[in-house]
Amino acid sequence: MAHNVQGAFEPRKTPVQARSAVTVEAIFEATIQVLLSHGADRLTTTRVAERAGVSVGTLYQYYPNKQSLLFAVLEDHLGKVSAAVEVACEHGRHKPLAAMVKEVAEAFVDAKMERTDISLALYQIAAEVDGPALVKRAGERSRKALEAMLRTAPEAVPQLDKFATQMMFSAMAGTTRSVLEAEASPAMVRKLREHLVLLCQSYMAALGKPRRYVEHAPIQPHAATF
Amino acid sequence: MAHNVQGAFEPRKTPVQARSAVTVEAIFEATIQVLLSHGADRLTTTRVAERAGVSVGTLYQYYPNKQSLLFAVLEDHLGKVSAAVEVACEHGRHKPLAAMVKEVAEAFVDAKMERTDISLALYQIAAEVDGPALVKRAGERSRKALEAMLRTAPEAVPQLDKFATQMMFSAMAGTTRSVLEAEASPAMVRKLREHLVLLCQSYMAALGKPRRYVEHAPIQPHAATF
DNA sequence: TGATTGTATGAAGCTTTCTTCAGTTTTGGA
DNA sequence: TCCAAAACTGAAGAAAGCTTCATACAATCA
Repeated sequence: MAHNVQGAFEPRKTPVQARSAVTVEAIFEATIQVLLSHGADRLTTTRVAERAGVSVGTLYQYYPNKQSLLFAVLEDHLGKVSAAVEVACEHGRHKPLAAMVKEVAEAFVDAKMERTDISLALYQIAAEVDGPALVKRAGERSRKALEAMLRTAPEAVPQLDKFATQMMFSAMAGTTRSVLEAEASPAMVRKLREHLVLLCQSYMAALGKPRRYVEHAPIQPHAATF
Repeated sequence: MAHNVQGAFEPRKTPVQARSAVTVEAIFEATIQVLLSHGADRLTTTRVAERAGVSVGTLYQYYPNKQSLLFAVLEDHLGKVSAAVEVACEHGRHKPLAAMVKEVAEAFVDAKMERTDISLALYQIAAEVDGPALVKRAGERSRKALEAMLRTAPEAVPQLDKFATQMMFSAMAGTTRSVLEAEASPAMVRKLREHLVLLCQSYMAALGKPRRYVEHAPIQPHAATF
């Protein structure tokens, strides 16, 4: 049969003929476009179908419900980015620390910027149901690759642990998002690449040092809650 | 009259008596709770009212529509965080660069962690209609304060500009979010504070150096798109 | 106390959206 | 050419949510 074992999120039917593959692709793209032009809360299955040039019924032939549609788009994107990071991490093994970091940071930015429309559209649904879970899983995947790579560095990084790599990865994600949401010009993106490399490199270097960076500054009593 | 000039988002009516002030507060809190327990897409005005212990009608007496409710909660939180950053920036002026950065980074984390429930709940609506605009404005407010403070540093930071401060701020936001979404334990939060200071300090220090950090690493040909 | 203004109620109208399914069209192999 | 499987259609059922408003209760003050 053409049915998958469906966890209520898997595609209902797998395309067999060529035309349906085209249809599925069209629905996929339409989802992103509707997300961008109308926003997540005004994305309806009918609108997506309309934009894709098919009827709603067709959409439901491949996606059991609206959620699964968004789920699929998000999963696809996260998968691609994670893969890019993993490849970069593989590629960076055993190089000098600075080179490693450069490799990964640039790969990350490039992966995110390849389809800025998709990246931007997905921020909207990353916070919705099941979004956070997916994002978390993808982040963990990248984080592991990152940590594994960093452990092969010739330089010793005593404070390198799960938390530190998490830190670095979330800094990459955060800064990239910020630039994306500012409607980044190509010049901006270039600058992001540079500065992100700098940021991560200097953080790693700082972790390499035995103790904290600056403690000699006068300790300030400061309001803990405000 | 008790009506504001309403841009369709401002509260409809301003509480006069004490009991209505209580009501408004209850609705406000209920919004956050529903957001956390049911998610943004299953947040309904009826549910919020129910949780607040009032009727829907009452809710609509103070908020012209559902949007304005979410808007208000988001705006309040962003305002508090921005204010905390501004205070820290004021407080940090003319201190050594490292001390400044420490001041601000810690203030940011503290502000975000004061009500983790609110911070977490709001990530869901920050991506919805008008959310990004609000977030952007708040971010810009913090960024300006940050840049102004940094310009009073005794150390020269040649590369300090709008972009660099943006970079630093989004790194703060990104890492903090990551920790929040990982259901941070107090220990984690402490570590975040430490590492965020480290991250920002080392970035600033790196910006202070005349040229890029490490260029002597062999230049890798690397796939630009994957 | 009586009048006025403030506050609360919640059933019901209206709209929007999701999803189905009976029927039609298209495809590709026999 | 013919037909079974694959794709597609879109009207309509069903559910859910937003918002209003006529009504009722509460507070304040002359």
